[in-house]
Amino acid sequence: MELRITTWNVNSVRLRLDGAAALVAEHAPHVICLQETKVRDDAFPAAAFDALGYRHRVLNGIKAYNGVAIVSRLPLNHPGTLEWCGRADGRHAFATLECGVEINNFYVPSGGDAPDPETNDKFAHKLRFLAEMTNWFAARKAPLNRLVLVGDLNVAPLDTDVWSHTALLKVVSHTPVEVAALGRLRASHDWIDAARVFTPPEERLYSWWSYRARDWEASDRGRRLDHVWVTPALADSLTAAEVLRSARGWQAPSDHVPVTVTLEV
DNA sequence: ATGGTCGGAAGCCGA
Repeated sequence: MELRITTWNVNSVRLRLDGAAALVAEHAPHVICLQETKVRDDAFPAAAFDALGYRHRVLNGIKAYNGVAIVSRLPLNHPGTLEWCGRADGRHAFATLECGVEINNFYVPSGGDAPDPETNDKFAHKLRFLAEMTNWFAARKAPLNRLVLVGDLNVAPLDTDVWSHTALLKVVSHTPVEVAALGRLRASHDWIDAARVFTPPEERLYSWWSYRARDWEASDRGRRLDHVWVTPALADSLTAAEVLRSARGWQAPSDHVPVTVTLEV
């Protein structure tokens, strides 16, 4: 069967219900992984997702900040959430589909402004978070694992993942220390960067554009912060990966757009 | 070099 999984940082799920319907019309995902839902689980807009056909859910929301959710048309087995860096701050949810594919949805800390872990606690937290993820996946590594890791990883690793490599070398999201940390995470389970299988690394590819731009499309100062990764056991199953760039131009857009990976499982 | 805009909360903080 075909399996489509979308990751989307919504920046408030309650404000993106029209966008969610548009996403379903465009990509028809079986599973949607949301970040920055910014809502407690008891206030999650469950009815709206029921109406769209996503009746299975794993919620890990907190008031006002962060928050992740997995909503699915397919049953979600062994659902759960984990705390990272000792904080219950709504950054991870996981579940396994009946086909055996395990989905992990992450919202990695943004990291604040100064790319210096000595002076900026948020940046130190980001690096610790990526290191914890790395150790966790390395400890679970097995050749037959069919895992999917998606989310807002808040790092744009390639030169072509940002509008200007040189301009962003000292900007949090593209600094060498973060890119190296993300590289270690990728090596932790030999993860395959699905979007870069279908869009060559020479080609620019973004999933986020700042709200502060006068004209996001004209300036096109984007970054690829949102990722879909699969383990080697799923390499032969990959059939597509697509960034829904047009979503940035929707009414009341998130600053991130959905990214969808398609697998034949 | 700077400030630009969102969202959620509550009279700023995080992105």
